Amino acid sequence: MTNSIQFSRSVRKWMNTFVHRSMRDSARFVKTSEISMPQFFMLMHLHQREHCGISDLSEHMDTSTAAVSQLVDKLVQADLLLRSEDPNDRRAKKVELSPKGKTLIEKGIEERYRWVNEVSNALSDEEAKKVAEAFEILGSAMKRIESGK
Amino acid sequence: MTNSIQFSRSVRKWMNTFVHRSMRDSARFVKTSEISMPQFFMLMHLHQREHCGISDLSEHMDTSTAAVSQLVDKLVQADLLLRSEDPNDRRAKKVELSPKGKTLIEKGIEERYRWVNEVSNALSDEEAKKVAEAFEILGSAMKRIESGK
DNA sequence: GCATATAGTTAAGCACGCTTAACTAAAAAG
DNA sequence: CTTTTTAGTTAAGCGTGCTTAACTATATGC
Repeated sequence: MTNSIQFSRSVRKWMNTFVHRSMRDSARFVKTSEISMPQFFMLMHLHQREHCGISDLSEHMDTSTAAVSQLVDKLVQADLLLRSEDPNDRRAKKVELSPKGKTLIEKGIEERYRWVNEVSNALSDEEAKKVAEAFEILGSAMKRIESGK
Repeated sequence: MTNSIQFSRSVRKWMNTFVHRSMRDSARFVKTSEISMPQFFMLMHLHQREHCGISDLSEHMDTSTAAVSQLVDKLVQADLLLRSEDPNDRRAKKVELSPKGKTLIEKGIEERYRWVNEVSNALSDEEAKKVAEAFEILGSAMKRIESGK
């Protein structure tokens, strides 16, 4: 609590540039691939969530279910998504990445991390260890928050 | 070098969720503001760069100068950008954030960090210190790379 | 079992950003 | 001084995603 100001300063500055870079890299990736920004956004979400219903996606993307339905349609036609019926509720659909979609999105992530690797290579062994530890801490803190909700 | 695998694992996992979240938060912010995603992208860039020419923006955004010119036009009309003549080269324009644009974008950044603050609050003092140190390390590594180019 | 709610689809219409192409104006090159 | 290059603007046309509204089909409540 008391050290949160000092904490913020160093964390924020780094994150600003990180987000800035990753936004730019994402935009570049989207342009070289045959997908649009909203499509990329959807694929990214499904890469994290494994599978989703249309309404879940609609909520996450903050658009109507109609819009999502149409977008999913295109991505299914492009063989980047799979859309199947939910056996428990036949109204609902289960949307997930196709193998092709998965490799595409992982390639995108890989590209985004080229820069992270550069930074990583600029670290001494000792520094890298400290950084790795910090991210472990952040990871478990994140879990605590999520489970606490 | 040898620890780069272990390094990657912890760093990447956290960054995936971080990027994922910041993408979602950015999208939300864009929707509540009266701007579009490309406009946000442009404003964000100018928040980092202070000022730019049209061609600079074109290169960064990977679009034609015509597109940039049109986009800038809208943002100037919305009073989010200022466009003035470069005194050294009267063909060129100097584009920068207006006060209104600056406060808007800073509000957006602030919102994105609400989650970071949550995580930060979930850390013990000792943990926070380690994390802050790690980001200092990353920050200086980043500088080394940039200056080395 | 009938009414209502929920999940998703389809179609029409609109706004937006992007591209190409033609253009103006200033700087650089010869 | 003339030619060419560079910086940016403008306009037409296109594709895309989004919204609203009407619709189908399954599930739930009384």
